[in-house]
Amino acid sequence: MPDAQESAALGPLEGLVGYHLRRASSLFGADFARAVGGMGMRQVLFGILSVVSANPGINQGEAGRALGIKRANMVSLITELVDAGLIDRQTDADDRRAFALSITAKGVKILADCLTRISEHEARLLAEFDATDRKALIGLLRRIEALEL
Amino acid sequence: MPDAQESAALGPLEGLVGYHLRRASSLFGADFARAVGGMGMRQVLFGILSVVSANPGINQGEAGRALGIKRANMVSLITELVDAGLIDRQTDADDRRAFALSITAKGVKILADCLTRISEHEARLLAEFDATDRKALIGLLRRIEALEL
DNA sequence: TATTGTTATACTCTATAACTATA
DNA sequence: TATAGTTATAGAGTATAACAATA
Repeated sequence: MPDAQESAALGPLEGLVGYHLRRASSLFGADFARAVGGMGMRQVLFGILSVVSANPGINQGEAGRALGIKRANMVSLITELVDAGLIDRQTDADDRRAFALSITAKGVKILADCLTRISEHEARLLAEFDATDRKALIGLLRRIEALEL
Repeated sequence: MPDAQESAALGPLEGLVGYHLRRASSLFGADFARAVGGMGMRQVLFGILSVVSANPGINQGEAGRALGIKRANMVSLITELVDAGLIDRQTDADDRRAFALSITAKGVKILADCLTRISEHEARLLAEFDATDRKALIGLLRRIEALEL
């Protein structure tokens, strides 16, 4: 049997929540990539697609704010999604500075497809986490997200 | 009174653990930067310093493996720490391919200083999380880290 | 033949500052 | 004067492939 190699001690790092969040997030990120492998989808893009889907007509700034993405960085991300035919970008009639974003039919399909894959992967990763564990996890993370620096 | 602006709905994203981990991790990352502001310390470097501190004589590969950092990326990171005088890099007498890393006196001081600041910041962030919450949080994250893709 | 460290390289995410056009 | 979007740019983290030295 291949012995389960002991990893080196982490030192003071072991007690820091920030470190564990980083590692756990990174693991889920790798799993995301595996789940949607070869589809050209990334976490950020999926996030934007999801927000646009839930808020038809939203503009770049609002979408970015909901996701913690800076305006300047939204530009090329939105362009990627538009070029891929997943979202539609039209000048907002009520405010000609802004764009009204909406998800396309293709976007809906891709979003659903990715969501299925990612959900399956998360289900597999969290197979040994019962309903209580999952609720606790999401609950704790939401409380962290709501914090102000 | 400044009204608490409602953020846009997240859509399907809301139910994904990976998304919440990403946001929570990012928030702690920003807090880390604030905690050690101006010291030139970063999460990755702090991690390496911590592991080297806990494992005197460890080599780059082992340290990287404990932290999920690729060998190729360890090179410049270790060089940064050596150049900053925080760790010492000497050819390992038992294996002349490898370097034996150890923390310097200055490294010990910086590590302790940073740890104090970061701990204070984490304590402030988690002020409304009681002992049970914290144990649950760290416990859940450790279980995630232990998962295999 | 496997492993340690190295170099080169590329991609992604994020951050800031300065600009335009509209409000 | 403030806001939406844009451009340019830079820093940081991470990924792969190919290589030399040593085991």
